[in-house]
Amino acid sequence: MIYSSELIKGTLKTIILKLLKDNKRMYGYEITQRVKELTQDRIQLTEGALYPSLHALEADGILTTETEYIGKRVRKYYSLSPKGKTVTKEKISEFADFMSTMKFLLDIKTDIA
Amino acid sequence: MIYSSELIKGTLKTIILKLLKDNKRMYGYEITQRVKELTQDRIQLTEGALYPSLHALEADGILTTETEYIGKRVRKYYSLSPKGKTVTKEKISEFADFMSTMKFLLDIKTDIA
DNA sequence: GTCCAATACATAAGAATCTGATGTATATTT
DNA sequence: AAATATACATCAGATTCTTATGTATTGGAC
Repeated sequence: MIYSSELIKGTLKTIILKLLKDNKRMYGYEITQRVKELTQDRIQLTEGALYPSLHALEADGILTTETEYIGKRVRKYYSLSPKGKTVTKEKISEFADFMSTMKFLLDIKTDIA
Repeated sequence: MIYSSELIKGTLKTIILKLLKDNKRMYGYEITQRVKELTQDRIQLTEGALYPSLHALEADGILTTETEYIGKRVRKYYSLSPKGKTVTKEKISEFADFMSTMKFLLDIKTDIA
């Protein structure tokens, strides 16, 4: 199963931040591959969504970057800033809370008929 | 806690369908109130998001409508069509699967450093 | 008996964010 | 030599949400 795209909307930044929390630094392409691998192809981040998100997080002071060259090919590593570490904790905790609310909402039976 | 709007994106239709699955028929305003109540104000659907979604689901043949008058005030009741019942099961099961993937993704530790 | 809040629908401009395509370039595998 | 993988980036168009606006009825407060 590959999830319909609308489901993934709104979770991209949380996913990025969580990966960076566990891995200190990662580059964009690596993030797409890691997510694909960890979810057994269920979540496939597109570059058109990923790169603008990374740029936005950097512009917000949540991520910092270091550019390196592997041979002649450029690689841009992203890391959490101190602010980013705080934001990450908040985001993950908010998401966990949201999931439990949704779980309740989608399991509930209120039919009295 | 009121969830940041981006989290709710993509879940609106699933929520609507689940409520209609359990309640046979509901009208728009009732849906907003029920969700607010069930989530203790954590999820507050806005009318600007809800009505267009209901219209889209109707246009897709997923919902059927009946208009009734309560006094002089109109009420539009929505119900699942046969197709809608199938779609609802799929959506809920997809969402459940997605939640378990996200749970895994956000709990995982892959830091080897 | 008047006014405010709640009920109940709807639309629309603008914002945000994603898809899918396109572009550039290097490195590796076949 | 060619195809695939790595690695970045941008952009038009689509989708979907927010916020505001609009119309109208009903119920409760004072």
